[in-house]
Amino acid sequence: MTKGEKTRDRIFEAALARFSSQGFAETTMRQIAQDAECSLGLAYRYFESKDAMALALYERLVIEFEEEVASLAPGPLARRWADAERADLARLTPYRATLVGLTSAGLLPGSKTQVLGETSGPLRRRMLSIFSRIVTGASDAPKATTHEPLTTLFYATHLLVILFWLQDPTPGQKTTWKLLDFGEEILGKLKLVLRLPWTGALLIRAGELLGPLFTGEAEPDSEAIPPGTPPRSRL
Amino acid sequence: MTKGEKTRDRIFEAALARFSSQGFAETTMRQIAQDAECSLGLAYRYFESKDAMALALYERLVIEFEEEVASLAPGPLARRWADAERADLARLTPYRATLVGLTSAGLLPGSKTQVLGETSGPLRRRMLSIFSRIVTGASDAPKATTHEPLTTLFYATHLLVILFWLQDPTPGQKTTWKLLDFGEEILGKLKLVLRLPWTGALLIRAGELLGPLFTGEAEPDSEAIPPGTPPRSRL
DNA sequence: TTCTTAAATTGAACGTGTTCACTTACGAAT
DNA sequence: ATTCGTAAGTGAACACGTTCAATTTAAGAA
Repeated sequence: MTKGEKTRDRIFEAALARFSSQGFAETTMRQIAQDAECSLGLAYRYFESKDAMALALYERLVIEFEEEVASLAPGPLARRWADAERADLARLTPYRATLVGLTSAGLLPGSKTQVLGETSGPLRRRMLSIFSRIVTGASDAPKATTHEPLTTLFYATHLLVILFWLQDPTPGQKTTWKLLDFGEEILGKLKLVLRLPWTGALLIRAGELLGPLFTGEAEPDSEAIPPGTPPRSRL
Repeated sequence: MTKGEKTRDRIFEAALARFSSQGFAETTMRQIAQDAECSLGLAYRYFESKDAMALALYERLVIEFEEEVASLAPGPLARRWADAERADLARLTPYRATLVGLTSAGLLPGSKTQVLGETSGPLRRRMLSIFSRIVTGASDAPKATTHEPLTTLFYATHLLVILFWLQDPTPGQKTTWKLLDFGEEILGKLKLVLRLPWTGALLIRAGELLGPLFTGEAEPDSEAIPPGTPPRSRL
């Protein structure tokens, strides 16, 4: 561990401590530098921005999520999915205040920390493989052709769960937890519906729509198309 | 129209022009003031913050949405819903760059422009009544007991559509439009499923979960509950 | 007209995230 | 031991959103 790495850690830990004690927005880069006993500029040597610190935290948490899912007990898909989400939320809870700051930055186009941006591509693919394991490891895993779209939809849902959880104003984010229970129930019932032939096709279509956005195969937003001219699509 | 109102309008129009030509984040309050030929401080007399300007735009757009939905042709629910969303997106398109700035601010807790915050409560209730009209005006409107949860779910979906549309990197936000077509198709098919007795109960449960968050009946986030202690709920 | 009072307006100042030209520390090659 | 190059570290400076005490303008009452 070089001297630089040690300094980076010191800065990172100082940042996390401040974030969780007084929130992300309320924490100053100057405070972090002071806590880490270094100059303001040095913090920017190791972290491109304040947002990047929250992103670094998120990366660490993704790795933990990976391990948690790997050690998930086999069982029906609905339970595996809900347990994974519940475990994730439980582990994320201490960092909620910090992660809230990430969201607002993660939705800003052009930001380095943009959720669907290029920078976070590897992180997204990593998350996709995590959810893929949730599907393939289920005792009632559906036929292989639906694995990929299911994975995509699970990841999309996961983004929504996190977003909702961060916004949930109820004490202890109670509503989010109830929503997970509800989702588990629905997903269990959906199993029967999914046996029908045409539902599989729907699943695949949905996956084809969303998948490219996550894997990064989608073309970037072209400025060539003038705004104000929405496509006249009507099935 | 008093002198102040005229000044406010001048500032607002200057802001909108800058927002749509160079984006929200890239526009400076000093630029707006200069364009409106007034001092920096005066802009803050009429708009609490830069975000408030985007919010004022959003309020204006909600009113337009209201009129658009009112003049919506009667027909099946699926089509009414999809047409309403399509009309909204089409109208919002010129302001996409501006509204992107609102999102990131709208998801920041404590912000005046928070989506689920107290300030935007009247706006949310207004949106709910709009979606209520979409449901009640449908030729195949379901029984009255499901109107309220349906309205709630439609509004929740609308928030998602807007969020997705703002993030959609495909040219012309093509994916969002395809997703609306897809949603219309699903919703049409769902009509048959909704005839089943237990689905109505599910709908109502979902509405009970989400409704309070929109209408503002939910208790605010209590600091009394220490973080890190998620409820052990497991149906 | 003059006085009074509220509305309208100003711009300097603050704290923020971020940048950058600069300095210092240190290990390896000469 | 000296040199040299890279890594590590500094802090003043910038532009930004925002605040506020102060000043000017305008309109109605006397």
